[in-house]
Amino acid sequence: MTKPSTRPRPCTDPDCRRQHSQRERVALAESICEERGVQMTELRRRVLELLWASGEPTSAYQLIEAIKLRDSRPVGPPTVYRALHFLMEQGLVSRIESLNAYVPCVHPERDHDCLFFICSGCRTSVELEDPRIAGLLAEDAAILGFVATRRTVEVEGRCAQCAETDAA
Amino acid sequence: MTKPSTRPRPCTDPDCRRQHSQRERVALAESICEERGVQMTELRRRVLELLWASGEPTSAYQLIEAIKLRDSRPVGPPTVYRALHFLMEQGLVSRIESLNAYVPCVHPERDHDCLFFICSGCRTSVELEDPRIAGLLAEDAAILGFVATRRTVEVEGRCAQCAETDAA
DNA sequence: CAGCGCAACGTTATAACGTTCCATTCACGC
DNA sequence: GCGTGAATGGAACGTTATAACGTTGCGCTG
Repeated sequence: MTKPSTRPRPCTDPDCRRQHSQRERVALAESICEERGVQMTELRRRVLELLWASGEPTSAYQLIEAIKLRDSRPVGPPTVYRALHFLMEQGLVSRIESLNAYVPCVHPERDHDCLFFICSGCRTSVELEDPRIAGLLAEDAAILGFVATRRTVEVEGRCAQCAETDAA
Repeated sequence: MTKPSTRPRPCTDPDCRRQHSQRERVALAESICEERGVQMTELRRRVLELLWASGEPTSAYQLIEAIKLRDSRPVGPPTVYRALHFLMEQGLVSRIESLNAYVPCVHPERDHDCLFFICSGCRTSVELEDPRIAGLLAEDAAILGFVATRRTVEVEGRCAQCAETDAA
């Protein structure tokens, strides 16, 4: 049905964070927006690019600072927060509640519940999908008669590399 | 082994939030502190009492306000935050990351990973233990070589009662 | 092209949440 | 009493987020 497309295609590797360029990430996001009939504006793209470039959970105010420095144009908090809200609505960005910070989503094309492992050493975070956990949460919610709208699952600790460094 | 104790005993019912008075809750907390050789001071007890009295996740600044009103004594943010940190260390209180708010723990005597269901209608939160979820998180962490120190699992939505009201 | 509607963005102020730093008090063993 | 460490008090500050309101740009209609 769909014509052989030249636009970016989603990857299927569960641990593919390092396997795609930031350019590819942003291009995929743009094609998703186009498909949905929503606008990936200059500002929104800029914010998403900065999040991919950062490599770690980034606060709204760090983004404000980065835009001021790199684009020589000052933006206010509401401007950046609006862009973040849009990107979150579209599943392109997630908020890490325990850090008050934001990360780009690895698989925006999939409607997933993510799970974050956040390293207190190198400040990186790893996004994971585990449908079993989503299933158990749904089960527990059902027992309570609870209608879930949003799930937050975050694990803080030390990544393999930092844990090794600690031991040494 | 242990002598027949007169101090409060933990309850074993998983949904016992409404089955004990605030007084019993605080008395249990005190006995736990005594056992551990840490001090349940006046201020710390006051904060814990207020959290139990509130019935919903409560922000640090609401606690400051409540102490000012009810005890006619002004306390600064650092004072309340210190008490909250202490209570969290002792497992007597948990922080709800997605609300920047605090709740008293139902089963402080058990070293548990809790799971919160937070209703956006009546603002209440329900604490649950689900060892299966804790197990899966541990499993996923192990695969990543990740050493976990803290878990945050929060589900936002509508409780049974509010969902029913919505439907009507 | 004038006028309109609408989405996005800009600007200022302020609310809400949390910490640093330093001084003071209090409990407790000596 | 007296030193010592834990706990508290309080001012100032830092960080995160939103409210309120105005402006810009762009497509549509007449």
